[in-house]
Amino acid sequence: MTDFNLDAFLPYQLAVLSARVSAGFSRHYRKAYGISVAEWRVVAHLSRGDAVSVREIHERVDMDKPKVSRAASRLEEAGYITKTVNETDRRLVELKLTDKGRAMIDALAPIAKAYEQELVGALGGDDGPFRDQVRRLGEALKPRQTD
Amino acid sequence: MTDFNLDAFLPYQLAVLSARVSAGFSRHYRKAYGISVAEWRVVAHLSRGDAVSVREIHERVDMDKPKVSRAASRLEEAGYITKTVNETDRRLVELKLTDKGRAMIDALAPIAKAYEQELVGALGGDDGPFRDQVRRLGEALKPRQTD
DNA sequence: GCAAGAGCGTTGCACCTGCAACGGTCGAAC
DNA sequence: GTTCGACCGTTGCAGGTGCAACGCTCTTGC
Repeated sequence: MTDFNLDAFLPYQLAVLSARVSAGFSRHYRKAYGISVAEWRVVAHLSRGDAVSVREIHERVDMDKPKVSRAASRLEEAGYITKTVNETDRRLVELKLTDKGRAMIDALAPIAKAYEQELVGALGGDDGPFRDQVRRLGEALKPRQTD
Repeated sequence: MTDFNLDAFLPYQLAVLSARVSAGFSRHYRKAYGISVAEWRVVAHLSRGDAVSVREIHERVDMDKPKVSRAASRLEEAGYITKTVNETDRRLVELKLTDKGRAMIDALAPIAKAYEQELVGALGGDDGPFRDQVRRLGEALKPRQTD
C-alpha cells in the first residue's frame, strides 16, 4: 500500500511557502490600497517609469493576457494607472502610472524591501545560495513539455 | 522615482517558481485522472490509509474548510473516495479512498517521486540545504502577525 | 432533561482565473 | 489599393476560491 507523505513533497512545500510569503506581503497593500497580487505585479512593473503595453507585461511577468488586461482595468478604475491607445500602433495599449499610482509604489517599495529583509533574516542572513537555487529551478522549468 | 525590480523580488520569484512546479506536476495527473491540485492533496493525504475527517485535512494541508469540502465532493463524485458520517460523532465526515482511489495513488506516487527527483537534479543533486531553507522560511511565516 | 455555546461540514455569494473566441488594427504580398 | 494573415487586447463562459453565514450535532452547566 502506498503511503505518500505530502509534507515531504517538494512541490507541496513550495506551494505552501509561496502562498504564505505572498499572503504575508499582500497584507501590507491589500488593506491600504485595495489591490490584489495581480495588480501589485502590474504596478511594480510599471514603476520603471516608461509606458508599457499589456503584451510586454504579459511576457515579463508570468500572467496571461486576460489577467493583465483585467488587472489593468481595475487599476485604471481605481485611478492608479491610465490606459491610452498608442497612436503609432493602435493595437497597443499603453499603461502608465498616475501620480496616485506613483505615490502608491513609492510607499510600497520600502515596505517590500523590508519584508524581503525579514525573509532573508529567516533564512539565516545569507540568501545567496537560496536565491540561486530558486532561480535555477525556475529556469529548468521555464519552457513547456516533459509530456 | 522608485524603480522597483520585480524580477529580483523574492516573493515574486517564489510565486513564479511554485506555479511552474505545480503546473509541471499537475500535468501528470490532470489529463490522466481529471483531478485538480486541491484534489490531489486530499488524495495524497488519504494515502496513509485510515479514514480522515475534513477538519483534519484542513489543518494538515493548508486548505480552508470549504476548499477541502468541495474537493472531497468532487472526488466522491468521481469515485475516488467515499464520504461517510462518523457514527460516534455525527458532526464528522470520514473520508476514505476507494479501490479506484487507491489505484490512482499507487500509480501517481512513483510519478511524484520521479518528478521530485527531476527537481533535485535541477538543483544540482544536493537538495538538503534548499529544503532546509524552504522549511525554515515556512516555519517563520506559519503563524499570523508581522503587522 | 434542557438551554446555551462550541465544533464540524456545507452552502451562498462575489470575485478571480484559464481558456477559447472575438473585433479591431497592422504588415506583407500582389 | 486590396486581401490575407498575424498580432493585440478584450470579452464570454465555465469553473475554482475566500469569506461569511448557516444547519446540524455534540458538550457543558444547570
